[in-house]
Amino acid sequence: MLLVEDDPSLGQTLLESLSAQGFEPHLATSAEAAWEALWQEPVDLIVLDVMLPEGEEAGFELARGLREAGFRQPILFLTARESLPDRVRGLEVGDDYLAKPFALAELVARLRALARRGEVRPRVVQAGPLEVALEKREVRYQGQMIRLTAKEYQVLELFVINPGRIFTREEVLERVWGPGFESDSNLIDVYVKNLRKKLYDNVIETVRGLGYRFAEA
Amino acid sequence: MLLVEDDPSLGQTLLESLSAQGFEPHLATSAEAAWEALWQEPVDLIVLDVMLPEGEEAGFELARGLREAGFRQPILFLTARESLPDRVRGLEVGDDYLAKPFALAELVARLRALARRGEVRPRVVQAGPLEVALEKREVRYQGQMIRLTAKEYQVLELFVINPGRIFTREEVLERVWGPGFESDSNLIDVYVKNLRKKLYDNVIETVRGLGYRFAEA
DNA sequence: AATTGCCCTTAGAAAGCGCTTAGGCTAAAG
DNA sequence: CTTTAGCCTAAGCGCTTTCTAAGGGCAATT
Repeated sequence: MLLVEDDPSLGQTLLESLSAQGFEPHLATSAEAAWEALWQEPVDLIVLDVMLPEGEEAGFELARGLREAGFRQPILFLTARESLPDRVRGLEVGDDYLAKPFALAELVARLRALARRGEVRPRVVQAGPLEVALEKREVRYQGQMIRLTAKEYQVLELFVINPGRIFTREEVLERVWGPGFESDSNLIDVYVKNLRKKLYDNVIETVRGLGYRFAEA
Repeated sequence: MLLVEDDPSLGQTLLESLSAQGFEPHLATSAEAAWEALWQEPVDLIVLDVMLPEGEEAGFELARGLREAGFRQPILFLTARESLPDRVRGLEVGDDYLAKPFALAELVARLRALARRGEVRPRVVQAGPLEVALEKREVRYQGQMIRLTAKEYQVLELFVINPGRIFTREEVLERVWGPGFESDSNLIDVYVKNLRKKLYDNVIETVRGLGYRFAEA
């Protein structure tokens, strides 16, 4: 999710609140910054302040530009202006409209409604010849499907979602098997071994004395 | 478009105005009438008054019932109540919310936004030799009609409408049998088995440890 | 070079999970 | 009233997954 808001304090508040609600917001403080952010990575949903440093109605213009460029994901406008023509305009260019001041609960509810409706782009992580489709729980190696067991997949997913991060065996146990699971066997070693075998590759790197990590691209 | 509104004068006004704006509204004056109208012919969009002859919140209940029955098209609520909890609730069950009194221009703008976004659900889903006609509740395999029982059809429809998505047994129970249905038997397994037998094909894929899903094209 | 710890590998027991079949119960149809 | 069809439960089987344990190998340290 991309949040475009030039008021720093409001931006920061929203950033935190939306994170707490399970969104993954990125903050841009101008129309220009928003364009850049959109090049960086895919965005499924935009929350857009109408008034931006670029001008009184820069938000509307940004949205129009995005639509022309082929952007199809939902856009919700935030604005202080509540006149009818403004509201109609917001709904024509974007998908929803919310006037300041607003209750956080309503913003969240509207965003959920949009996200539910809008096709959420399936997340796929790629690392060399390895592709992991998170929603489908599918793993491919050079395009070919790899069959993993439930636990194998969970372990791989943990590493793939956190590339470069080192996990101790205890951490893996806790996050995949859940807290309260006790084992003094070499369970994780065995799973890593099986994954390496199935994935033809040492995508999972050993950090001697510490644990394992997923090698970055 | 289906318009559910019990106030005759408002209903008539809206009927005319919306027709003039290019919609094709049908009017139902109660929740019951709405159910009937939905059986008559496909509906792409519903405008729903919250307060109906059936009760203070009959609109919310109708919407929930529709969603449970698999209705996926956008729903916009109309209501006199404007408290925050009501608004949030409206957005959770439906897709948009408008408080009376409202300007016609805003209603039209919101409806346009919904209609633009609302992918019209396909009336017929095809997957290989299998065809499912959602309105008629008919299933064909290589053009030949397959007789399914009511529950069998509901289970199949759930999968077919959400291709690729994995459903746990609990989710299937909740969405087909309704919440509050308890069973620790292997009911879903049995239904999947019967469907597979009738459809000569493993259109329903097992995801071991999780549930089932409809194989994508 | 020997030692010590850490990691890898393998094999097998135990449990879990899904598939299948059979049968009882209820409601509708004849 | 009898028969049929649909819905649900339960139990057995076979395969897969999961986990443990033991031994061998490799790397760092002494």
